[in-house]
Amino acid sequence: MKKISQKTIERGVFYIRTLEALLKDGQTLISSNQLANITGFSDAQIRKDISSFGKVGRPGIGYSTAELRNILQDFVLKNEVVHVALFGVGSLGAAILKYPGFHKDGIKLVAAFDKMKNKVGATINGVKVYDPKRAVDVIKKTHADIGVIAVPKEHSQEVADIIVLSGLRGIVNFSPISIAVPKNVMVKNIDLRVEFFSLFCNMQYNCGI
Amino acid sequence: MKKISQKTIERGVFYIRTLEALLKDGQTLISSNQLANITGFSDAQIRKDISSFGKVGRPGIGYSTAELRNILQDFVLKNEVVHVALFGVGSLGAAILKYPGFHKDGIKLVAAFDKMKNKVGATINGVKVYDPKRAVDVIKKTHADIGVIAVPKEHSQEVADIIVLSGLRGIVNFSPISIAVPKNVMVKNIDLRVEFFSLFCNMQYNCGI
DNA sequence: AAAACATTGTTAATTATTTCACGAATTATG
DNA sequence: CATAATTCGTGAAATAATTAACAATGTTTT
Ligand SMILES: NC(=O)c1ccc[n+]([C@@H]2O[C@H](COP(=O)([O-])OP(=O)(O)OC[C@H]3O[C@@H](n4cnc5c(N)ncnc54)[C@H](O)[C@@H]3O)[C@@H](O)[C@H]2O)c1
Ligand SMILES: NC(=O)c1ccc[n+]([C@@H]2O[C@H](COP(=O)([O-])OP(=O)(O)OC[C@H]3O[C@@H](n4cnc5c(N)ncnc54)[C@H](O)[C@@H]3O)[C@@H](O)[C@H]2O)c1
Repeated sequence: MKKISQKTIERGVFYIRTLEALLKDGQTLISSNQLANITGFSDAQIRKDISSFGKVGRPGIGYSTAELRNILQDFVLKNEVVHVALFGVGSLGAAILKYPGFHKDGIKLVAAFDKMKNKVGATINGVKVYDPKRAVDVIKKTHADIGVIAVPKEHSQEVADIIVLSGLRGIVNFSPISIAVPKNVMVKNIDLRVEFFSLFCNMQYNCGI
Repeated sequence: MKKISQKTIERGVFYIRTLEALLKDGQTLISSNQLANITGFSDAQIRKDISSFGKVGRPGIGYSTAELRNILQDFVLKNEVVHVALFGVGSLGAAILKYPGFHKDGIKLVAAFDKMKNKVGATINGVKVYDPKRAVDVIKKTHADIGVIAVPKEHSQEVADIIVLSGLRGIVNFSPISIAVPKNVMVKNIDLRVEFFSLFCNMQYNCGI
């Protein structure tokens, strides 16, 4: 079987959310061209991406919205649910905990950790907040897959170390600092400052000159 | 002058934050190799990126941390501050408003908007919350550069339309739905579900098989 | 001051990604 | 039924991005 690139996978997940919106509207068929108009990717790109998952569409017709969604979802999730452990129940962490959108589809927050004594023991939206000292244990017991870092940057590396020690192989890092991890651990950095700056710069640079 | 790619710009912003951390630690020199170890990009990549901004380093020595930071920062920001207007003061929006990290460096939240009457009129962290009906006016008056969408997805398109109408050319969209905008408007989508799923999938797929 | 070492900037080679273009499949229409 | 109109899947062509390699330059050591 062909190797499926990281980029194809990322776009694939993006297609899933679009297909779900279409399904909700009752649209049973979708062409690569329509999907292109909605998502902003090119139709050729979309066809090529989809083709790496098999022959899903019908020439002259398009793709069955539901079938395509299922095939992509199956590949990405294999009928599983992604279990997430959150570090740092501050304003960002609390927003993530409170967000009801995850629960519906494939993402389950299984545990939260915070250093502050007055936060430990609380249950937010069904998720218990633990002392980070118990993290290794709790993460193993709750079968977490991914760790989220939402602590102040001074503590990010220490949290990253705990996450790695617990055996997790994926981290989403919201703190504005690079963390060092073994190279079999994947890290996704989400840094709003980086997003704002690079967007601003690209706006000026690409449109202006 | 050479065209600088979007990717180079994105990495450039990433380098800036690393250089700032190094400066704080009193490190006055940095080599592409060290920067590579910290950021995870290759040293060749880093040298190539930096070279598009001019001859900054000294062979045999490395880069002056401060000088490199300044050159990158100048290019990205041109001594300006990015002015941001936020739509939706819910849990995510409030986290962004309360975050003190932006104010320090180059990002200024200039206005917030929320539909709920009881939120309008409040001032959070020095930023006033307005009725979205006044958005076009307020955005012009406050010289916003970028709009942030942090409203429920059902309202995202209507907010996007307001942002475009106000003359902004950059949008950061946190809602899990694609928005339609004229093609001279740049959109950055930040969708946590996409991040979690694609990370999960890449973890399994790249390490497993 | 020569030899050994470190590190940049840059060109060339390599690899990855996107776009193009068209045959094949399918439906609709006159 | 033949012709027009869609639309997929895909190999080939074109672009873009990354990595490798190394000459040039500067430092340190002996
Ligand atoms: N809020 C935002 O909009 C925003 C934007 C960009 C980046 N960030 C980054 O996200 C991170 C969190 O931001 P925030 O605004 O939620 O901060 P916050 O200060 O509101 O919350 C941080 C929480 O982490 C907890 N914590 C500290 N050390 C810990 C440890 N070792 N283990 C577990 N918990 C620990 C603290 O007790 C606190 O509750 C920061 O790194 C920040 O720079 C936030
Ligand atoms: N909280 C999270 O962790 C998280 C994670 C992923 C995605 N998101 C997305 O981010 C967005 C915001 O999430 P949230 O958790 O803050 O939601 P929220 O419900 O807490 O807040 C949404 C806010 O938007 C306001 N609003 C609604 N329509 C508006 C309009 N037309 N103009 C201005 N304001 C309007 C509401 O009054 C409310 O205050 C949603 O689209 C959500 O799907 C949130």
